[in-house]
Amino acid sequence: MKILVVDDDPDLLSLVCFALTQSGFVVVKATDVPSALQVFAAESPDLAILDINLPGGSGFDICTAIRRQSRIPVMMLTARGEEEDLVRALDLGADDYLTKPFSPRTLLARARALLRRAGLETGGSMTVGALRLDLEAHLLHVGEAPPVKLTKLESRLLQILIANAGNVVGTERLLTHVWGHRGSGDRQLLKQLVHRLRQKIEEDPAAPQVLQTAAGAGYRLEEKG
Amino acid sequence: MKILVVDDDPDLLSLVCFALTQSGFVVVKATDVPSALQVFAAESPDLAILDINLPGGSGFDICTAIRRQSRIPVMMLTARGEEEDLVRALDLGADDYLTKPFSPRTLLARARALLRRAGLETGGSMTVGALRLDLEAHLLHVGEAPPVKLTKLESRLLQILIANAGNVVGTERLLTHVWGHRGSGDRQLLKQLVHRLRQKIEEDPAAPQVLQTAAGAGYRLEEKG
DNA sequence: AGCGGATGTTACCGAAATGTCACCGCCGGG
DNA sequence: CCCGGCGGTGACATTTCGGTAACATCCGCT
Repeated sequence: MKILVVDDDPDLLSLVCFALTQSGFVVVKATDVPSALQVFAAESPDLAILDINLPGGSGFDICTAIRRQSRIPVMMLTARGEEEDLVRALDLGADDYLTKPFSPRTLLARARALLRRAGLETGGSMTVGALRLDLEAHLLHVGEAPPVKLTKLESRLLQILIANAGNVVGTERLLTHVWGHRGSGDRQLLKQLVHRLRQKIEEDPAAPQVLQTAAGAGYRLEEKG
Repeated sequence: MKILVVDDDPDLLSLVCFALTQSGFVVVKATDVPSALQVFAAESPDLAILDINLPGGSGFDICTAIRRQSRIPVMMLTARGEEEDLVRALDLGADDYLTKPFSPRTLLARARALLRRAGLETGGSMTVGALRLDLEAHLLHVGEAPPVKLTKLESRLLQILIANAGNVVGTERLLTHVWGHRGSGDRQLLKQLVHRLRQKIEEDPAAPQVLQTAAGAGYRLEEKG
């Protein structure tokens, strides 16, 4: 599930992206109107979250452009008290709006509701490169090949790795995400899980191409197509 | 198709009821929490539309009560800016929300979408491959053979499986769909129900061809004819 | 009340998932 | 050069999970 987030405030943008990524969404971002349109065309997101005040135009322009070619749900971010803005947003075809400031929890809930309403809710499936992880079925599709069956823990591990594809995810974060606050500090658990997962998804488990080790830090999922 | 509407504002209530009635729905109403629960029990509506602010309690209480015994779609009405409210509503198992003020047209569209999603707007039967499930009569037709009688729970289970034929449906989703928010987490119920259903519909219940297990995840209905 | 089917509970088995332990090899710092 | 930490690996123990059966309850109906 891919979400386009457009905002020119770097703090807000990274907060929003972090929250969405943590929840297993793939996020693509932009900070101005032209690049937003370009990213939209290139990435075909399933949902767009647009700030209204942007350099070089407004979120309305993006919304209009999106609506010309797509019916994906659009959520607008408005400053408090800008009633006319939100009326205009809804007129332009936006599906929901959020008044700043808002909590990440609220954002998540609304985003999910929008996707559900649009019938796009997958129960969760995430993609990176040629990998597609189905969180509900615990299946990993690799290109056209028959899907690989994963266990619960394996798919949780892949979930956070895919959500952070291309970046190293620290050992502690992995432990917490997969096992919760138990097992915190137990590297052995992670060692074994990584080992078992590699047996399933790596061509040559002894020379990992996908699930790579970041010595002394954690692991990283290679994000090439 | 029967819809329960709960709101203490008589103007809004009559507006909503008028719109729904015009569209061919049967509407039952209530203006406070106790009578809402009573009406719910007496009328078994297919959809509930609940205001949050009510005399004698809140829409949350109704939602919780409904979810304890049913999984019908619930739509909550929130005042603008009550972000926390709607997060809580969705947490409690509400399926959608609408921010006041809203247009009757929007309400209709959302209500229809919810009913469609719940598979309730089919006046009759669902089909996949050689299977045809009659939701009214709780009968399952397999090809030309004489129909199999199903119990209420069995047909609910088949309903969601058929609606997602070919895809794995997660254990939690099955539990929620069949038993409502109760029974959540009780895998044994599902085990037994699947077992009993297989006895009825599988050629060789020990080697299921139709209702297949997705280990560690859920079950899947084979969708070929 | 009494009946019969539907549903919920408990228990057991074998298989798969997960956790634990022991040992290997690598590498950098005394 | 040896030591100790770290990651990888395999073997084995423990736990969880799904299938099954037997039995207990519940529920609607006469």
